[in-house]
Amino acid sequence: MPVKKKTELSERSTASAEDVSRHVCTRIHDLRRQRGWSLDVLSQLSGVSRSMLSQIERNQANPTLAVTVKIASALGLSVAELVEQAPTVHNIEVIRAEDRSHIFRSDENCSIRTLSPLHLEKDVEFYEVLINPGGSLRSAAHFEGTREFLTVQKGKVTVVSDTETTELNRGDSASYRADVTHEIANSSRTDALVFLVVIYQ
Amino acid sequence: MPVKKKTELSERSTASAEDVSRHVCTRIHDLRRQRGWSLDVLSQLSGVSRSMLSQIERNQANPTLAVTVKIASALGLSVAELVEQAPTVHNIEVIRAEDRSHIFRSDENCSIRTLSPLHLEKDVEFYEVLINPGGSLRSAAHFEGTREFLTVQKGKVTVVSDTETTELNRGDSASYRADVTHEIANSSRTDALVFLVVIYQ
DNA sequence: CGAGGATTTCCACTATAATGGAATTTGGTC
DNA sequence: GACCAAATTCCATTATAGTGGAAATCCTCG
Repeated sequence: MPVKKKTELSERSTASAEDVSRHVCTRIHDLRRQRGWSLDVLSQLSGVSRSMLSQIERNQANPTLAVTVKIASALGLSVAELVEQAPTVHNIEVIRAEDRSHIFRSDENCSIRTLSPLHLEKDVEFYEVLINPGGSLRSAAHFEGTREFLTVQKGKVTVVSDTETTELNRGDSASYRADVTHEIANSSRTDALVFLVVIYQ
Repeated sequence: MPVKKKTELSERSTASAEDVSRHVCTRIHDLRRQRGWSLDVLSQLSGVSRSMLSQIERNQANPTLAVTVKIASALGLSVAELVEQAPTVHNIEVIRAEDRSHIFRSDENCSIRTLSPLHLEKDVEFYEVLINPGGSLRSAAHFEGTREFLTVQKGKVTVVSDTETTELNRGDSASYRADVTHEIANSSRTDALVFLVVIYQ
């Protein structure tokens, strides 16, 4: 097997490898912030120290594979999903149906995926919400002036905003104040699939 | 956000994280051996030292993410593909069409994928071979007694075994001695797709 | 079986990942 | 602006990832 000169190769691949590594570490920061977690929360969920996480996120340290696995796991992702690069900015940004790295929150009866690029400090977010039969998504009041828009793609849901309630069937849409306690409940026997837009301010 | 007790969590996720990490490292060993590379070759291709590679493959060290990227890159894989676990043994083992982690060898005119589980020390291997127009797969003599069986799924190929030559069209199959120099050449204008079984001894 | 080359492992050393706790910064409230 | 609590960063220390070269092991061939 012909092998190229060591210096060339190691220099080239070193630079590239570090770029990938750096990108992953920055991504950890974004994913943590997106979930609204402090370093301390991620530390406790992952078993990696606050300080190490801080250094990793600022690209002052290069996590071992084991630590990378711990962090990915705490974020609810496989390493593959964490490392899969959504790299340079494109005209068109695609999120594949099977891409789980955009899962925002997930529990036994409700799973939320961001469909808008997850750059923070934006005043609008687009989500896909999947709710099991009987499940619901309860939210405390968001910032003053926040509104939510939703459309029901599958199943039947009950929306509550403060003291008002309405029933939505497949194809129905609604918008409501989200700066009060509000809830989206699946009132059907099947899974409910809802697309949700949140607008802040 | 409710957070479980630190000790429980870190213990559980530590064990699991190390399992994943260990599995990846063992996999590096398998993939290297499968390509017939020595530690030195992989070292030069990746820019990671022989010693480190040796330790990693024997699970005596835990590579950093940057080093993992270097190794994956040298093996022609993305980190995602390297880490994607083909874990515990199942009754049915599946290799998806798009799974590039089973690529055995690839150059500008020929790409070889293993279709049999890549446990070494077996006496039979199953490959998918894709040859560009005008390309060919030349092989030196294998072990005494080795034979190859192939079937042409697409295109037209010329098979040479030592001094004999034959022309195969789509749907044709052939078997021939592989313990002499032999060659599979694409003699058509389109890509040729060949399935190949190699039997040692 | 012994010699010689290739491959792998061992060893001493250096660089840095990882930790815990203290110091600093940040953000919100009076 | 001063104060407080939460979050993040800094710092000293320990554990270990990573390196180069020497020793050991493995093959192959006469």
